[in-house]
Amino acid sequence: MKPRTPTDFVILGTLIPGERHGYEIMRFLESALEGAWRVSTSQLYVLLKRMEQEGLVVSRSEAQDIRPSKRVFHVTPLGRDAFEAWVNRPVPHVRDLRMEFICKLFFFRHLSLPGAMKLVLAQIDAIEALQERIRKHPKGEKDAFLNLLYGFKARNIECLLRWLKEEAATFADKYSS
Amino acid sequence: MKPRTPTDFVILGTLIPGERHGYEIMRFLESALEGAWRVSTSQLYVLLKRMEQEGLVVSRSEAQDIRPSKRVFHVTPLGRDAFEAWVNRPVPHVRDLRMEFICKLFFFRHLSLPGAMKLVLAQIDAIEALQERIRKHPKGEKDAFLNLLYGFKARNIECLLRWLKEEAATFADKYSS
DNA sequence: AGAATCATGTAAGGGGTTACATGATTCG
DNA sequence: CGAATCATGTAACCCCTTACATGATTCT
Repeated sequence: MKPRTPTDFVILGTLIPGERHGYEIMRFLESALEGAWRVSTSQLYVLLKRMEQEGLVVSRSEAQDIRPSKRVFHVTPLGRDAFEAWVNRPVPHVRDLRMEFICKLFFFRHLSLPGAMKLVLAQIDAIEALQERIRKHPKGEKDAFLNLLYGFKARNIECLLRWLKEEAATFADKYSS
Repeated sequence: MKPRTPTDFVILGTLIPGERHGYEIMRFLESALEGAWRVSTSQLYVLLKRMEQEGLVVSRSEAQDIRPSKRVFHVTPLGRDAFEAWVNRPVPHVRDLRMEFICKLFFFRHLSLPGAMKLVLAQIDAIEALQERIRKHPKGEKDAFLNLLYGFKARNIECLLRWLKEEAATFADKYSS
């Protein structure tokens, strides 16, 4: 299984509750995720086609009298497994907290999935491991630029950890079955 | 003038002190920016070629007896102008602080450019404008996910502003002519 | 009358990646 | 003897974006 982009999983997630056609997926992402995850319409159809070739989704054509006919997609067991593996896996990089991790939390709530708290805790562990690696860098370095860079990283990681422990954990606790 | 990627400007910046060939640029970026900005070797040569077509740099071939011959690049006035405009312009998005903005500060120090403090202040203004837009979002919203999302953004921006005002400003103050 | 909605796509191009090719030299 | 350094590139592929095409319907 080759590595997939988060967009694939976001699309899979919107199909978990039941079948939908492309246009519906688009509108759902625009309204529910409001800027948390953007997919252009053209890219959406490209991805759906590729995901069907890879067996993550299947589609059937549905004729309509007035409107153009739709292609309705639903998730296969393979697709469902891929989504579940993704949604329970913490993101590896700090930069992915901003969007991808928050999207995962969205789906925990949207789909009433269990284990949101487990994910948050695993994510905290992952980020704390990164924090350790930054701490290893000597602080009283002669290179002022590197000090600035590591200062940024250290502060940022601290801030994100606080968010994870306070707001994300609260969210996971409240809004997940 | 079409919008360029930061990588273009980073390459231009390394050429400001004097001419260099591709391999030298590569090693400089690896050592001095240490992970703050990555360019793969293949991409570097592609970019240099395109930048020459666009008139930002010029190259001449330099034969060597033993080693393969080098192409030595230097910046044109056009390229210098483009770099200076870039380095003095605050980044428009929060996500660009992480790498691009820090790279700018690097060049202020590396090239002993004036105006680092001015950039930091302009950047603070730009980020504070974004902060205002986030503050406009109603807080006691019914949608728990949006609250989480905006909570994240608000906290993150706060943390970044603190870094800008404390560490980045100090750096700009100390290490710029 | 013009804009937005519904609905699905193709085409072109931009920016990036990894893998590969070449070929001598010097270091461990 | 094998690995790293020096030095420049090409090829294939990936993901994404914008622009464009179609064509009826409903809202303003």
